[in-house]
Formats: sequence, structure tokens, C-alpha cells
Amino acid sequence: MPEEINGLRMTRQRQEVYRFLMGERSHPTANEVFMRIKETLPNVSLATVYNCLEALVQHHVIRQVNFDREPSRYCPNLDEHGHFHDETTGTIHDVKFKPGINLTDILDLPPNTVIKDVEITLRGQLAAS
Amino acid sequence: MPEEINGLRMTRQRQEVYRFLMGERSHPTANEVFMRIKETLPNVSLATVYNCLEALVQHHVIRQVNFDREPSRYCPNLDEHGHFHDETTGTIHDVKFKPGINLTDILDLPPNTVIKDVEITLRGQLAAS
DNA sequence: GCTCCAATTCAGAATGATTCTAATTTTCCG
DNA sequence: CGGAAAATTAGAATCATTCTGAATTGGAGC
Repeated sequence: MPEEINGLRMTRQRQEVYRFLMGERSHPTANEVFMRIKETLPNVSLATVYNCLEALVQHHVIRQVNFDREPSRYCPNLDEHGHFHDETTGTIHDVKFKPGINLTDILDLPPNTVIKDVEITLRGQLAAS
Repeated sequence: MPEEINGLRMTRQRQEVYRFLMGERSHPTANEVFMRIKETLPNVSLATVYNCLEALVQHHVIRQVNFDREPSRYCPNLDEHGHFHDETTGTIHDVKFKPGINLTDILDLPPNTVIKDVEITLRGQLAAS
């Protein structure tokens, strides 16, 4: 009897995708999720992984992150944050806002604008200190 | 005798792409550029448009803008700015920062981070006032 | 103007992430 | 249990972009 999360019925496949992502800080791609999930669910298909990811995103359980036109990545962190892509290692790090900062305070938005989603991505290098 | 821009030799095709983009605020896709350029250069190929756009981006003459996994768009505005995607009309608007705001002041970046590029995208609706 | 070499362009094929399709399986609920 | 709706599956299709190899163009030196 699978419980629901945010109104989304938790099938076996969705559970596995969800559980794997919750323990991951590496922002895996759909294919990386697929390969990992296959270890416990050998018959799972890539299409299903895409379906599950889309369902989880739509129900605000995870976030989808895009860097340029690279394969989408998936992130369990629901706090408002950005992503820093370290070019030397290829790793992706969450970037928080400094306390008390509100995005709409910083941007010169047209009046009457309703923002549904914000994405901040940074590319650069994390120099060895 | 084509002049150069930022060290990039200006071929006929690059000129047309460049000239069209400079007069455009609509953030066209490669295909939209292609269709427009074809009017004056009927034999131009889509591959060349992609080549030209890439060359112009690499030489910092224009910027490439990505929204999720939609086709890339191209922007002649080189000032640091974000993009607001109005879902009701499909249009894209440049969004400036309020004066005196520096991105690194707002973000909680790891020390010794060298940022090469920043992309800020917003999705939402521009309510009729 | 002519020759040569490198850069550019071109058309079409290839790539690859993602989405679609149609058939099968599972789940829900009476 | 039985039937309808939802989810899953494998494989085909899509489509923006990149690659390939041949043809063209541009510029440097004569």
C-alpha cells in the first residue's frame, strides 16, 4: 500500500527514483538514475525513469536543473538556490543565497509580474585554496 | 574587405547573422535566424548559421540563452542581465539588476571561486495591469 | 592577376536526449 | 472477483544540434 507524496501515488518505480535522489547530492541525469535504479529493479525502462522524474518534478518533490543544453539533472533540494558548475571537476554544487536576500529585491522586474520559477546557474572554477 | 569584430573575421554570412541579431530584441532561435538570413542569402545553410552563432558567442559578440531544454536563443545584449520568459505570450524580456547590485554579494559562494558565466532565467506571467 | 593554404561554407548524415506509441501489466474500488 | 484507469514497457520517432567530407572563398606573397 504505497503512500503518496504531494498527492503523487508512489509506485515501486517512483519510490526507487525518489529514494535514490533523496540520498544524492550529485545532481544525476535521467540516465544515471536509470543505471542505478536498474540494480534493484532490473526490468525498469528508461522511459519509466523519465516518467517518474517528470511526475516527481510536477508534484514539486524534486527539481529539474538544466545547464545549457546538457542532459537535464535532478535535484532533491527544494529550497530556493542556484547551481554552480565547476568546470574543472564537472561537479555541481548548490549555491544558497545570503540570508535576507530576496530575488525580487534585486531584479528590475516589470510591474505585475508573477514569477513561477527561477533558475540561477553559474559556470566557473573552484580554485584549489 | 570585411572588418573584424572582437578578432572574428566578418564573412558575409557572419555579417548577416550579426546585423540581424543586433536589431532584434526577440531572442530568436538558430532556425529563426536561418529563415530570416535566407531572404538575403538564399544559399546559406542551417549548419552555417549554427557555425556563425557559435563563433559570435565564442568571441563575445552575442550571448546564447537557454530556457530549460528548448532550442537555444541568441541575444545581442552583452550587459549582465537575466531573462524573463512570459508564459502567456511566449515572449522573452531582458531583466536588469537594480543599480548597485553585484551578484557575488548575494550568493553564498565557496571561497576561491572564479565565475566565468552566470545565467538567470525566470518563468512566469506578466499580468495585464 | 595568379597560386597556394587555411578558413569557411555547404548539404546531408549522424548523434543523442527526450518523447511518443501501442501493447501489457498493475492498481484501485466497487 | 471484474472492469476501468493509471502506470510501465520496449522500441520507434522526434528534433535541435553536431559532424563529415567535399567544394568554395579569402588572404598572403609574388
